[in-house]
Amino acid sequence: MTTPSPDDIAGNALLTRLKDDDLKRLTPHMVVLDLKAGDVLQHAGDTVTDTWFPCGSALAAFRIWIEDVNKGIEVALVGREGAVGGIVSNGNVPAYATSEVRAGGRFLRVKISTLERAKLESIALRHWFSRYSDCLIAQIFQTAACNATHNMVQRTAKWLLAATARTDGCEFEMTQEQLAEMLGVGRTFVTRIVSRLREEGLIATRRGRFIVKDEAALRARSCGCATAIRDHFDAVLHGIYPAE
Amino acid sequence: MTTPSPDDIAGNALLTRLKDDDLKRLTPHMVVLDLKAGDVLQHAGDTVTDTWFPCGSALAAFRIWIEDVNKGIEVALVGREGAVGGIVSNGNVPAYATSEVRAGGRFLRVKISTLERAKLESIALRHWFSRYSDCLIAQIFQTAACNATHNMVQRTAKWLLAATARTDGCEFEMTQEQLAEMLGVGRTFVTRIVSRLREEGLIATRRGRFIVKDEAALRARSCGCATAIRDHFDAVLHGIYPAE
DNA sequence: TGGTGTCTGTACACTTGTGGACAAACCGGT
DNA sequence: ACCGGTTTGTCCACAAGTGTACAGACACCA
Repeated sequence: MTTPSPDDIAGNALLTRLKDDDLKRLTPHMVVLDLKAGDVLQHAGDTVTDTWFPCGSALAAFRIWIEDVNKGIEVALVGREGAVGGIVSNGNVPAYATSEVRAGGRFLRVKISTLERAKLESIALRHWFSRYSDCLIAQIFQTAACNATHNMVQRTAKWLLAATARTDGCEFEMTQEQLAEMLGVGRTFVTRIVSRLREEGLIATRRGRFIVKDEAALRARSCGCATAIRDHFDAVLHGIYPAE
Repeated sequence: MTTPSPDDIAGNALLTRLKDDDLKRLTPHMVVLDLKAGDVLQHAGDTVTDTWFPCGSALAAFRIWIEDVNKGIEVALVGREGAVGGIVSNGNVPAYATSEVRAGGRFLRVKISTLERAKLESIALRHWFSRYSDCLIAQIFQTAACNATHNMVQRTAKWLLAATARTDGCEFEMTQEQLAEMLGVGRTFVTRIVSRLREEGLIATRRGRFIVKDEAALRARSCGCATAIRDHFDAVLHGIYPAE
């Protein structure tokens, strides 16, 4: 039940946006958690009661479970630019998506009731959170359209870009099997795509690990979706989207 | 600049949720519009200043423009169960999606500033709108995952179900060309799928028109996504989703 | 009634993605 | 250095979706 340090707060760009007096409405009620990849923040169907802020290179993901194929498709990534939990609904409803940790690290957790009280008291706080929720919905909009149009090479490249943008460095843990499930395609097909990207020198791989070697070329190989999302973040929350 | 009649209000299920005193905060500022299919409510990039409530069998859609293929993919349908414009963001940001009229009919328009003032004054109003925005995001979540996993027969069936659910009767205007663009696939492929559904007796078609003949069978042919979305509406906004 | 433009149907050659089977490579533990 | 489980690579037959070209059908208008 430790209170977050100034460094923890600085690790999340949305919190960093807040003025000190708004921050003081939240930080005394925050819990610091160190979570690892695969930990579940909230299960679909559970009532939403908390909000989590990923710090540093911690990374969360929303997944939608598709019954008939027994796969959980990843629909959005949330890193240090944002937060997870009740962002749109303000809580007290069943979570539609499962949110889980994709890259382990530090998370700050606060009760939605605390956040809601703070939003009622502060226009600025309300302002930033509603702007962030607009960016979150933009990301999901774009993903929905992207999934309907772009091929797997483009979408794989896009996923790698989105993931590296939100972590420090250009390397992260992930098996091809996991990546395939995120994207909703067969593992062998992902292997074929990854081999191709590696042959082209855009990425390198180790067992259970990806390394982005040439981010510009990877962006050229991907669809414009990652860039479109980043541009909306810039328009609405100038400078919040992590550099790549 | 006519004020909406009680019948107009009754035509939208979200407004019908509101108590009289909450409704009175909005109706005096509402504009009644009769729009036709293809009319644009807001262009992507324009600042969001208004909210529209579809009435009766009027139907709006969010579309995301994908540059590299020159197609506008449809990401969500909004009928009399909801509203379009600043639902999530509370306005004053550039719209990420274009919203346009898919089935002509009556719309009620109100300034976001009016809606925001009313939300500050009334807990109940805030409650219903944040619950509705949760349902809207659920719909987009599901669409994103659906587009990544389900085949075109299933998605076409799902689209037909979602459209008929929100209109009176089981018939609506739409060319196969338009449907193909909504879904982001080639026209000839849609024709093949439509022919199949027709041979199976699930639908009938006329030039520029679809008629659902056997809704239960169409649901069986579609993926579970339409049903999953409806269930979330029921859980969060009990009874708001239109009957089929 | 015939003409016109839009909408729909069909054929075809091609690319993308699927799913199972199995071999090879990796890496941590002892 | 070897073992064993996980991860990755490759092959293959098949299904799904693409895009062009062109023919036919429909609705409307004159």
